[in-house]
Amino acid sequence: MTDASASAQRAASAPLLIVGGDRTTGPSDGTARPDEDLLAGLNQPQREAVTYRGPALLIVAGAGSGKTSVLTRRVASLLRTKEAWPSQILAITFTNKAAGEMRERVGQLIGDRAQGMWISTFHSACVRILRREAEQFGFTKSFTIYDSGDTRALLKRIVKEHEADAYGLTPAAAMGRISKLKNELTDAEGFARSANMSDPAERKFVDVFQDYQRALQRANAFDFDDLIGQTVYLFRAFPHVADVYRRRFRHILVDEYQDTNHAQYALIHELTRPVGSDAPGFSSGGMMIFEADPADDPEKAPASLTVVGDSDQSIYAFRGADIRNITEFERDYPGAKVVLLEQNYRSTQNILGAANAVIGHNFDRKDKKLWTDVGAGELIVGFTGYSQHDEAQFVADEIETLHRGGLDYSQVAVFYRTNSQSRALEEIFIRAALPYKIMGGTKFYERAEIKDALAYLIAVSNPADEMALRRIINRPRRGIGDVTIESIARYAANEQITFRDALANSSVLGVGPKIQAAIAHLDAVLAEASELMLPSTGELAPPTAVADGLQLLLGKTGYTDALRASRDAQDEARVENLDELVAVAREFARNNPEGTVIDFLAEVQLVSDADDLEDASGSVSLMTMHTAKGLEYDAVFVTGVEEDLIPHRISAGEPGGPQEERRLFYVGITRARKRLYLSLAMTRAQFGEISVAMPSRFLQEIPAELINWRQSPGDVNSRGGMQSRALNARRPGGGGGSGGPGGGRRYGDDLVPKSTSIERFANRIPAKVRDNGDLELSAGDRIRHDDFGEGRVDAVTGEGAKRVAHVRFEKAGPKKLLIKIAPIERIDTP
DNA sequence: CATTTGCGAATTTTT
DNA sequence: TTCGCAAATG
Repeated sequence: MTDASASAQRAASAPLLIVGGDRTTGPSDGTARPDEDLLAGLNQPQREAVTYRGPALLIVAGAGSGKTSVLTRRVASLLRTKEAWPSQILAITFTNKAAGEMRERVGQLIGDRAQGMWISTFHSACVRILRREAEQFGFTKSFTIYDSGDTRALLKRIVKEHEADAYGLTPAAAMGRISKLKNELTDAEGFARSANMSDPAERKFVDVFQDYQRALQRANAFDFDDLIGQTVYLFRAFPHVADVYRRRFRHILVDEYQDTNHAQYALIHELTRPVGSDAPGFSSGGMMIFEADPADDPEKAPASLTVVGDSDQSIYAFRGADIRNITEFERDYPGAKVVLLEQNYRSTQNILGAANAVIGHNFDRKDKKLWTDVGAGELIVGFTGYSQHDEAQFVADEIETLHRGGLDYSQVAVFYRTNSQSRALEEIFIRAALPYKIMGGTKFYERAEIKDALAYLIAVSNPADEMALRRIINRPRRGIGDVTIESIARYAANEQITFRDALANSSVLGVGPKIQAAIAHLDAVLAEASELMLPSTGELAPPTAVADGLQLLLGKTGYTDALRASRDAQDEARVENLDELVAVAREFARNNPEGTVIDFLAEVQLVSDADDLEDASGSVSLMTMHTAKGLEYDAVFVTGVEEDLIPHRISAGEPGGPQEERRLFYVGITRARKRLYLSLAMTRAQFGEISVAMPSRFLQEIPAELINWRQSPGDVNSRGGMQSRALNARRPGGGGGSGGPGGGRRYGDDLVPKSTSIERFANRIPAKVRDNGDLELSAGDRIRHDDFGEGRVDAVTGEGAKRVAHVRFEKAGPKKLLIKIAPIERIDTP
């Protein structure tokens, strides 16, 4: 094996492919490459992306261009040819799901040898590194990770202490600014130096930032951003530590490179320096010092770097992703090879045509056109609902039709811009008995009871973490309120001991006997759990320790009992969730016999979504367009294609906002393999208010001939145009479209040629909206609605343009209608 | 200290 | 509509 090892070392820096013998597959007649089978079915650029060897490679991978396949085969090829050991490979993905998928696919290609690679997210990789090196800079191995909820809670307290609210500094605002700064690798001290200290608000912010950072340090905790930022700091401050990893990782691959922020970029940059090089800014001279000639010494050559990305799919600028990381890759890595993957293997030409047209409206982008050879396929279907429920009904009906046509529910997805839009869809789906699953909604690990349970585990594993203790000290209710908590905190501060140790000395706090007993009991349970999970005797905790300890904590503290005793229906579900968590812990023990509480917590805190693990088999998937990235479905519904939603209203103010929204829409439509539906509603209820919605500008950017409007915005807006789907499901259109070419004509059946409906809407947003502004309705009036038939007005609420009639229809039941634009007329008044 | 009530505010995307 | 917070009450 030593010769193979040497060959791997050599190959890592060699520009040419070294063809080695392979005992497992293929003939060894000297002509066949050992990785030939890995290239099967790949096009030329894809092959190049798999086989190119050199210091830096950028794969520009358009949507659906087989990116994952190329990436996994590249890794497999490195291993198969023995150019690298698994342990020399670091592959970074954006999500845990992507990491798992990649691991599995590499495993399929080359089998067990895939073990030992680091395939993980930025965050998990950094946790692994930090865990090993924590002692280098004032943390311990048992540090905990603060997610955004924890961060918010901590900042809330600090902001309050500083009364920074008075300066307009809310916890949310502080959180956003701190995160941004950390993503730019600016720490509290660095910011303080450059801040304008004559501004009192700025001074407050500096105080909050510094306090926050001190609190993290005291709690032996890292927030999400610190995981990356502190690793970079570690590498820069301790070059010998960095060298360990530079030596180890000879091949670094980064997926979704367009979504990396500056800190992540810097991390990769640190890892791809030549071994033994000092970091600029930390070496005394401040100069970059390279080895005389790294090529002389392959051991010290920088790792080879492969990044994959598509700037058109950059949708995370709002949280610091810097698109320049990919656009300027060639400048950052001179001599980098660039491979373009433009052939799309996913969608039909019609879908791609729409996608290309939309994204083409973004200026300052490298022109790139996806193409396919699978043919035009079906037209995109457009639909405009009268309300969001109407829209949802259309989606449900259409999914049923697809399903009857033989399409599995799991091959259908419904996308929306904001999570709140899922509600209307859910309501209709439940009524239609459509199996569905919401992806990435309220996350399992963000539920209160789960966070409580984890806080108990943290209280045991990281006694320095005061936040966790504060969280659980009165859950379940023990009669320990703010007053008591603060007196414990004060005592701990005075005595220079931790909050946890203060609990053990509750007798000196001078609180009532009942409360003191409660504190003592909690302390005892924590100590017992601690002994179980982290034995002080030095022997190893049994694999079942985590699950057992969790059960012990939840049982003996009375947590579960309190939930059971509650008559709140939700609390039953909470108990089930906790059982689920215990099951997760048992599963963890099976997979990691040596795993400790700390390992368990790290795993759990970095998995954002329990849904990641389950597949949505047999169900329609509902998710935001952000969540949709990287997925694909035979049929895709993009809903709520309205101004102020996509592009979202808030984006209008942000620089580059509208363009990012366009990319988001692009991501949404490029998920579709065969059928794409774009739908919108004319009215949308938001927090109890009904408002008028306008079609999104993005609709106009799609060539009209690509869309078959079942019901265009014109149909709904024009008087008498809105035909009921319930009465005539297949009618392609009704009345005239706002004076357009087809205006005024009526068609009664399916014989309407497609061109007519295009002509009628022609992707022009109708200038005129139906207006019943002058229609006065009062309780008792009888009205007729184009869709719902006849009914009686129960009440009228609201004012002006937002007057709403509450109508009880004979057939359709009670409805709320926006009088100004509803297709209604009065037929009788009492 | 806990619970209830009422009020006001705020609603994007997430590793 | 729903959530969080403050004040009032038990």
